[in-house]
Amino acid sequence: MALSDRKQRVLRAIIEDYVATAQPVGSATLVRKYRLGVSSATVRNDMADLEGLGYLEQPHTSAGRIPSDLGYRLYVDALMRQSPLDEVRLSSIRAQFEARIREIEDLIRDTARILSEHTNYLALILGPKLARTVFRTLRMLPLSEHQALLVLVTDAGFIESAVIEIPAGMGPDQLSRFATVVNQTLQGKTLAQVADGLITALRQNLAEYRDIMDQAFDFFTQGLEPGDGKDLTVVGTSRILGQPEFQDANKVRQVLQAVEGGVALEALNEAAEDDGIVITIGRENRHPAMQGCSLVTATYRVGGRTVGTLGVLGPTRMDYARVLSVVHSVTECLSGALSRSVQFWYR
Amino acid sequence: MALSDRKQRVLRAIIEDYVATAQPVGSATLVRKYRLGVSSATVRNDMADLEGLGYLEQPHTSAGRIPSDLGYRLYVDALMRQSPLDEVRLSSIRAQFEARIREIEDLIRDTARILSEHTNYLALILGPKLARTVFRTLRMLPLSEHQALLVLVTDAGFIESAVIEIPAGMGPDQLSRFATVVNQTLQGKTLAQVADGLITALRQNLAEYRDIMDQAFDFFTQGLEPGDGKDLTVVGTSRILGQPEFQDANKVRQVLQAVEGGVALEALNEAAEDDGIVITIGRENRHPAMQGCSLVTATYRVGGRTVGTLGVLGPTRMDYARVLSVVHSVTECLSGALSRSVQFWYR
DNA sequence: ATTAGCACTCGCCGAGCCCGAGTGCTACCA
DNA sequence: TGGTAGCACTCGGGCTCGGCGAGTGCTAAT
Repeated sequence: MALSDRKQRVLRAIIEDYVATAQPVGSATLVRKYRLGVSSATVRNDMADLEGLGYLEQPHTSAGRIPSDLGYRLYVDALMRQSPLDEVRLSSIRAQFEARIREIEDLIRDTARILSEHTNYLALILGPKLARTVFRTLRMLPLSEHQALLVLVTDAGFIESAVIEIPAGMGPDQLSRFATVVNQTLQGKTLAQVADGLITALRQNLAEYRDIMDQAFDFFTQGLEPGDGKDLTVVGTSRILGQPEFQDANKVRQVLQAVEGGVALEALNEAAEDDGIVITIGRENRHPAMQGCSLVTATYRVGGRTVGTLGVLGPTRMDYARVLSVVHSVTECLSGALSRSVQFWYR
Repeated sequence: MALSDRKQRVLRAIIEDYVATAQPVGSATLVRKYRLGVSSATVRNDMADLEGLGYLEQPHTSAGRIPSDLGYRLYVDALMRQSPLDEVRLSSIRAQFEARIREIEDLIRDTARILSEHTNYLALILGPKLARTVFRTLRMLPLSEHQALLVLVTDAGFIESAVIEIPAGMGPDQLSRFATVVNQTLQGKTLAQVADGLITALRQNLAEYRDIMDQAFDFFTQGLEPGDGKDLTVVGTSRILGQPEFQDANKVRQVLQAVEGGVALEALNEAAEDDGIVITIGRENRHPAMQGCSLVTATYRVGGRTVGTLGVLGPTRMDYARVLSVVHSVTECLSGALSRSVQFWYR
């Protein structure tokens, strides 16, 4: 049976009040603050029903109610009024992305900062996944007799480079011939395919270039592996320390340890499977330390292709409406900024 | 007047006990634990004297004593027995640096992690300062008709790159001529000199290459400016949350905000002026939020030239002996690792 | 100069208490 | 039948108060 209209309003009011105050909310306060047009007794009955249905909880008998995870879930799925980010905030976000064209690393870091600033929670960003992009070209730039810079360019405009050692006795023309073969073979393949076997095949075919191939092999696989957390950017620790639920240093520590320990990485990767925004509420998180938290993740794109994931981690009592709009706007801006530099690239 | 031998021993014992337990230490505990060979009454007298001299404080009348900032200062300057890092720890640190040759970014991040792991405090690292290195060569790698990769190589083996736009009508030969002129002019100059005026001069001389010069100019100046905190790596937030003095979320927040706000950057830069290890204790820190903290900083080198700074931030009640040895070993290892890749480079 | 002894101080901790916000229930009303 | 008013009851938070004990400073003795 669907919830009566009034019960929905009551539930929504409770959640929004609790999100704002972090205090259990009682029937009297509710009618006073939210002009529900009925008496507190009526609301009390509704609250009792809602509790029976599992949408509310009582921390103890004589306190008000707080939303349960299920309550939040219903809220984000059905009750929430998407607050369309106020103009000031939106244009401030836009402005921050309109600055000069930056290195991707800087862009990621700035994005994290913006995300955290506008939500007051912890911002997480996973750098662009090279594996999802397509090999465009591999260049060699001789730096000295013994060394060269290997430059990998992908179709999303990402550039990775590494210094390699030129095997003794390998001349410049051999070097460029090597590059030509590699380029011809890998042209148009996704880097995932490259890592998946192509490179091994190539390695066998180019047995004569064994030494240099090994280095290129390392370079490719290294750039592609999920990354032991090193491309996860985390910003806003000091911000969540301001949240009432994180006044206890121990709780924060557990959460941060989990995040540093790769739990966040895992969660983001998982969320990356679906495009669009994914919300994970409280106990829905697998890791115990995160069960007092909610995570809102989204994927960002370059020219239509999903390449990375970002997220906001905060207490379960999270301002979902706000976070959703911020995450939405920020992913759009980031995707835009990245795509623009690619467009610039293809022009 | 110099402190009597016994008073020194008493002070040292108090500091070491307080560092270990975070509890005010009383006369009885002291004689019991540290076999001072005198009675508690004697120690009480000594403690009263030490308090009079400003080395100790009483949180309240009927509690034990705790060291004052001045006490810690005397301790690190004169009383401390440098504990020569136990073998296990030392070899564990060494081992962590012996892994594969890595990108500098990764190396920095790993170093921060190691530093924090072995001290249990917050680790701060400022990336290598390009300004302190010498221009070696600038290369151009055409990527498409309209774009090229600009690669700057310095004598410390650092490589920076950026994509630039090739002005319409500029052919490959013009491009390489441009590079040649730049190389000839900047050869052997420190990047600080380059930024200081050389580049402006060059810009005037190469008026014909105005468009591309502007981009190169941006590239140089951007890589050289102190960096708005973006090359400051901070690791170990969850670790300091375990320290008793940081159980109060608010205090931690203030400290972290200060760190994120650039205070740490400033402090590290300041410390970078002296080579070697610098210790700043409690109130000696300028920023109010940091006055409950101590900062141990050191500079690291590449082939004899100081290029960057790192530090450990913890509560004033810090295990100075341990931190000093760890910081010492880690800077040595980091300098070694960096220099090795340069040596590799020059070979 | 050192020590034993002793009176005194004062923060911590638990017990007991009150207050008030909030509930559930019952009786009543439209 | 759904909404309302009233009322007794619950229970956590915050208060005070007193005892405990670690630690001090002082004095007198060695």
